Amino acid sequence: MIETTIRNHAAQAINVLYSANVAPEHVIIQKTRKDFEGDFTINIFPFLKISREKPDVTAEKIGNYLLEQVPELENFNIIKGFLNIVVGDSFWTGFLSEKYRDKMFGKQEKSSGRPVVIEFSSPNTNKPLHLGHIRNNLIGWSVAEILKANGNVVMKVNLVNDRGIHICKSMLAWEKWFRDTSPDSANTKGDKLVGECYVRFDQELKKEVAVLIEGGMSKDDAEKSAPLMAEAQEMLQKWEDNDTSVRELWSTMNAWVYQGFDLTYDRLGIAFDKVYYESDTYLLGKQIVQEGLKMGVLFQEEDGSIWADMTGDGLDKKILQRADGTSVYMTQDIGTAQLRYDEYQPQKLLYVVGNEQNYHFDVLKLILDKLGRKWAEDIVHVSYGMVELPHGKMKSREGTVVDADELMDDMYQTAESMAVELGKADDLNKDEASQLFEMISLGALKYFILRVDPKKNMLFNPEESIDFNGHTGPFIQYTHARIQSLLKKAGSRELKPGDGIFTGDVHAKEKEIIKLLYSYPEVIKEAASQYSPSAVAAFVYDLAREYNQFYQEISILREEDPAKAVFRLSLSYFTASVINSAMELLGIHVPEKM
RNA sequence: GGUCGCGUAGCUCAAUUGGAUAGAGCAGCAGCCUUCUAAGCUGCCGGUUGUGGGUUCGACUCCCGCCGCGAUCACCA
Repeated sequence: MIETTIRNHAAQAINVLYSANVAPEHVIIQKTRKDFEGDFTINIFPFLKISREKPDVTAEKIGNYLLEQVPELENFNIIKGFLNIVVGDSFWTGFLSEKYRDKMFGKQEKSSGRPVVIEFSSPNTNKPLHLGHIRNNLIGWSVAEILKANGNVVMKVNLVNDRGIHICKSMLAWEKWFRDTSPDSANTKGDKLVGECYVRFDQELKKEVAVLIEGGMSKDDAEKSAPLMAEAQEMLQKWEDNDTSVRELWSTMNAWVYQGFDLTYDRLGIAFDKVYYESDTYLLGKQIVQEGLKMGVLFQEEDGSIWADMTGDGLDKKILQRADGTSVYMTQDIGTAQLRYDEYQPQKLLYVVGNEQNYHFDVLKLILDKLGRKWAEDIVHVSYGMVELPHGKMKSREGTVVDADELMDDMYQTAESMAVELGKADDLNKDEASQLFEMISLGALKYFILRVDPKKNMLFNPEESIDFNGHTGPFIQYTHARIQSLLKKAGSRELKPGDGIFTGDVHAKEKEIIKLLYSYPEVIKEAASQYSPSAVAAFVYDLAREYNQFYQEISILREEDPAKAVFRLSLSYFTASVINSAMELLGIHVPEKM
C-alpha cells in the first residue's frame, strides 16, 4: 500500500528533520482532491507546533525528504499547508498490469479465526415481509458478504419469531373465519393468507371492544376482557401446555408461512446458514436468570417477578421474568446469546435490528456484563434506521405497509416497460428478457436501499417509482454490460487485455480510474469495520461514473496505437471485474448485456 | 417529562470521521448518437449545512443553549 509507505516516511521525515517522535498513524494522509494536482495529500498543520516554521517551509522539507526516500514518487506541490504528492505513472500502470486479472482483488484471505455470527431478518410468522424487512435483509446479507471479503468466517443466522400471542390470534381467526381455506385453495402465498387471518382478528376484536365501550367500559378494560382476546390467551396457554390440536394447527400454519417466506427470500437472493426458531429457544435464559438471582445481580419482587436494576448505570429497571414464571423477550435474548456463544465461540455477535431497539441492546449488553459474560462486549447491534413513507412510518392498520413481493413485482414491471421503450429487449428471447428485467429491477431496489448509510432513516415514496437512471443500480449494471460488449468486440478483432506494462502517457481519466481501483481493498476494509454497505455502494458508483466519462471521452478500439488500445482494454477489463465484485458484496448481480 | 438519534440544494442522498472552494443524482434549462451500448456524456441553474453562541490554525463534523422531527422509557417482540 503506497499510502502506508508515504505515511511511514513522512513520520520519519519529521522525526529526522525536527528530532521529534511522531508515530505514522498521526500523519493525516488522504486522496488529493480532484481540483488539485497530485495523488495523495499530507496535511502539514499538525506538525507546525513541532517545526515552529511556516506551513510551506515544513511542507517543502517533508516533500523533499519523501522524494529522496520513496522511489515511486515523482513530484510534489504545496498549497496552503497541504503537501500534494504525485506518484509516478509507472507505479499506476505497474499496478494495473499486475492486478487486472485478479478476480479476488480487494478481498482478504479467509482467516482461520473464530467466526462472526450475524443475525438478521428475524421475521414474525403472522405477517408477510415488507419494505422494512427488505432493508434489514439487504443490510444483513451485504454486511455478511463484506465481512467475508474482509477475511472473516461468517455465519448468517435467522431467528424466527414463531410463537406467542400474535400467532394465536391468526390461528384463532383461521378457525373462526377461514376454515377450509389453505394457500392452495385460495391460490395465495401462505404468509399472505396467515397475514389476512391476523388482520381479520384485529378487525373483529375492534368490533367487540367498541361494543364493550358503548356499554360503559373503559378502553383498557374492554381490550382486556373482550371474548376474542380471552380465547387467544387461552389458546396460548394450550400451546404452552403442548395441546395436540393447537400444536398441529400451529405447525400447519407456520409451514404455510415458511413456504411464503422462502419464495420472498429466494427472489431477494437471501439465504441463511442456520435458522433458529423461537419456539425452540424461548425458554432459554431462565436458568441464567436464576444464576443471576443467586449472584445477587438480579432481585426478586414480593410477587415473584425477577428484575434487573440498572438505575446505577443511568438506565431503568427491567423485568426478566413475570410473576407467573414466564419469560420475556429480554430473557430469551439472554438465552439465545448464550446459546450462540457456546455454539460458535464467535469473535463477534452481530444483530441487524432496527434502531427502535437501541435501548433493548444497551440493556442486553449491560445485563450480560453484570452476569459475568465477558463476551458481552463482543455483541454489536448493527442498528439501522427506519424506512419512512412521505407521510411517516408504515402502519399496517392504515394499510400503508409496502409489501415486499408487491414491491418487487412493481419494480419488475417498471424495468420491463422501460426496456421495451428503449428497445433493449428486442434481440432477447423471453427467458433472457425476464431474467434481465429481474436482475435490473432488483439491482435498482437493492442499490436504492443500500446506498444510504444504514444508521440513518431513509425515505421511500411509493408514488414515484425508483429511478433507473443516474445514481442507481442499473447505471452501474449498464456500465458493466457496456464493458462486456466492448471486450467482446475487441476479441473479434483479435485485441484483448494484455500483461505488458504500458509505458506511454497516461490520460488523467485513465489515472483516475486506476486510482479508484487501487483503493478498492481499503474500501472493503473500511466498510467491514463500519458494517456499512453504503461505503461500497458509493465506491462502485464513483467507479462506474468515472469509467463512463472515460468511455465517452477516449476511444479504445479506435485507438491506433496498439499498446494504448491494449492498455485501455486491460483497464476496462479490470473495471468490469471490480464492478462485479463490489456489486456482489451488495447482493446485486450484473448482466453481460442490457 | 427523562434518555437516545436526526436536521446539508426544490426532492433523495454524499462529504475519507476535525482539513483545501460542502459534492452527486433527480427535477428544471441548453447541448451531444451515419463512429466502441444515449439506462450514457457535456454545460447551466441551485447552499448563511435548522438557529444562536463557544472551542481552534481550520467546524457540516466537537461542546452549550434554543427550535423542529423521530425513536424509546411495556409483565409486546
